[in-house]
Amino acid sequence: MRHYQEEVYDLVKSIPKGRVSTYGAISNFLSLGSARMVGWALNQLKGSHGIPAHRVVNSKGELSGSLYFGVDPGMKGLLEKEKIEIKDNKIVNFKEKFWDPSIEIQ
DNA sequence: GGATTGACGTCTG
DNA sequence: GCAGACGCCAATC
Repeated sequence: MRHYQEEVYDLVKSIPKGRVSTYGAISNFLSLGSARMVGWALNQLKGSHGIPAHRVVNSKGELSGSLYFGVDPGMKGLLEKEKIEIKDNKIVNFKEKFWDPSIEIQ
């Protein structure tokens, strides 16, 4: 433990503001082999590490781990702050907000 | 050291 | 399109 997390963190931090990514895209890009690894890495953040984990959602574009961000800012609130519209705990126009690391990385 | 769980994903029915 | 099952790797119980 110590390597794949770093890659995940760096990638998440590399997500542009106003954009979101998915566990599947990250796991695929990092060749982790399992989207759960991404979830694990983010779970170890425990809520504060400077990692905008709120920009990472599942393949359905829904805020799966919104409960882990704490009630103060709220994952939804953070995303709305990024000009990302949230509807029923899901990202509106998710397809447009989606940021693919393997394509738009640079 | 085996069994369970976990911010997920994909396939099949 | 929705529901259930399997897979996947790592950490925890």
